[in-house]
Amino acid sequence: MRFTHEQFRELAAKHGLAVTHQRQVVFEAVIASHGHYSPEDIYAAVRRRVPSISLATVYNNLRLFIECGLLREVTPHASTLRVDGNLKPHHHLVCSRCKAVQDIEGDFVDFKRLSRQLPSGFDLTQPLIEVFGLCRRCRAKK
Amino acid sequence: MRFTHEQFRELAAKHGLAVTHQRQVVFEAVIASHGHYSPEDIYAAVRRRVPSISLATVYNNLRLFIECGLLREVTPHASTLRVDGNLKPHHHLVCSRCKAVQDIEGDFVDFKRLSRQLPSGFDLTQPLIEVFGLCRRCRAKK
DNA sequence: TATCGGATGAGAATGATTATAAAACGACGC
DNA sequence: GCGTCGTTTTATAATCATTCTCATCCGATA
Repeated sequence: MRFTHEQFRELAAKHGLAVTHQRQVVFEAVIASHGHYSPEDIYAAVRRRVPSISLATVYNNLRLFIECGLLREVTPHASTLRVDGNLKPHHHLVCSRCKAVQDIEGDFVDFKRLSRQLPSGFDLTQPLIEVFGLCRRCRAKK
Repeated sequence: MRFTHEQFRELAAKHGLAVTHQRQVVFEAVIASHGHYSPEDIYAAVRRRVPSISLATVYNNLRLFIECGLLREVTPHASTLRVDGNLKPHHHLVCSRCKAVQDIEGDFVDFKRLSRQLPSGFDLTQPLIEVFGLCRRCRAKK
């Protein structure tokens, strides 16, 4: 998935975001990077193209993108924000020890049964499911 | 689930932990509290019984308990550690916005299908699944 | 061109967590 | 009971991610 400037312009317009050079570069950095990166990682990548950019700008825009739904947040990481540019429906496989995240696909959740267990009012319109376990490396270590 | 001193002693012995007064109080505070509490919450509760206890001790012991498997970590919370004293198999329902966690039971995951998607070596012996959505309150706000 | 609102940059502030070092504790042998 | 040794706790400093503040900048519009 390669984002052209025009595509970002469209996306931003759709969500009512002003298009700035910094936003474009930040967004492209996230999309270009496959994986689940921290703001620091993205900051480092973006600095190569916009050396004067501030870390706060990266944070601001990531938060903005997440709010608007342009990006997803990868939540379970030990106390640090990660973002995910993969907007296709997928779930996450997380190593409880090293906190590495991999995407996982497949239709392994019975949403009918799940809905029956949900408390009233809970909204699962865009369910994201994170499955925890031990990755191969961490299992070997133990 | 009410933990007596003896039960904690046994548990600690089984995991090779020395039993100290502070540990006992911290552990009981977690078990007594239904919900998913932060170290600060637990610190506040424990101080009522051991006013001189230090926050670092709470952190140290929570970490220790998690490592030993006496407690589970509730990971997805926005950048702050939560612990879960419920050791029965269950999953978590997390509000993406306010980060509230509720326990959820039910057999809604097809582990056979899930295993087929797992990369080799990934260990799911104690799978914990977290399902994200919007809780009633946050949905109402939006 | 002058104005205005939002965006950015730099650095300070905050808040959670961890590290450190000294004091206290507790089990053990004497 | 008493000193010893390793462990635990306490208090506090340090660290790290993230957010805030505010002065400046930029782009759109009148």
